[in-house]
Amino acid sequence: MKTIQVYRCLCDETRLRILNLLLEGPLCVCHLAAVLGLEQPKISRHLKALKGAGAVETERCYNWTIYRLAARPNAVLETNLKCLQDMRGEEAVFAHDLRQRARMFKELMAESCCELPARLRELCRESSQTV
Amino acid sequence: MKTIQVYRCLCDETRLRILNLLLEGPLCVCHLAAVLGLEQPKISRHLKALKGAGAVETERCYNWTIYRLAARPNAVLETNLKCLQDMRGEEAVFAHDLRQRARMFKELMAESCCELPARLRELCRESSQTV
DNA sequence: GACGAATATGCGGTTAATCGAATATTCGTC
DNA sequence: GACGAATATTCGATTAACCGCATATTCGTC
Repeated sequence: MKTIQVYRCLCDETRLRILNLLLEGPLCVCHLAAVLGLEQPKISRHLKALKGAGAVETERCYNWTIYRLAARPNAVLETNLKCLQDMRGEEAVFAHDLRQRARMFKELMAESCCELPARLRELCRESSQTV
Repeated sequence: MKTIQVYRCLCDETRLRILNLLLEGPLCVCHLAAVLGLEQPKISRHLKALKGAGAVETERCYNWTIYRLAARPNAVLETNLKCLQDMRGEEAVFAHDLRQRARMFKELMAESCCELPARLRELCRESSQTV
């Protein structure tokens, strides 16, 4: 049952925190790890689980892998992403992560050393239309 | 995080099947077990998990324990119960269980040997108003 | 093709979930 | 208070999830 796989994804705090961040826009692994304050291998493994359940999609950008929410999530997933968005206020972790993200994103955008910021900016523009 | 506990509940097929049945109305343990074709201790254990997550409530009726959906489920749970209802058509198990339930319920109602049928009928009438 | 940054995977250990089978509890009846 | 029906719990075993740590892979640069 595909649905169960989705629920299995959602019953881990780290994965919920990742989804919470991706609701704001795409991010690559290293920035997810930095924002969440967790080890990179841990993030990678959770991202793999999320991808396996069809929750996220990836795109290579040089040696970064950019993760974003799936463009066509199944019904259950879509519903729960909306739930997550509504729930942000009630959970301090989510709010905290979003603040961290905002700060880190600002820094990243200020750097013009590589092409990642440009691509992320593009993706953000796209996703803010669909979400 | 309370939400995670809810998701943990939802990522087991047996529990989803139980919730699917309870969406139609309250049932006691032995009938749940019979309809699902599973052992009674297994059902009891899953019901305990559901109760722990605030998904179901109980009521004693002689030596039966009647289980029903929680009157005030939290937001995430409520949303996913609606999802479950929408999803019934797509999952053969759910449809099959509902047919089994209908048949068994009809038989049970025909019996006038005990007070269980009467109470169940009452509860069904109530719940069909709220749901 | 060697190097470094970013990402992914393998491995061993620990904890949590689930199960079947047996047993305990609860409650009404006699 | 003994009995039986319905339900709940305990036990040991198996499986799955998660983690930290180390290592492998990928890809662009020099």
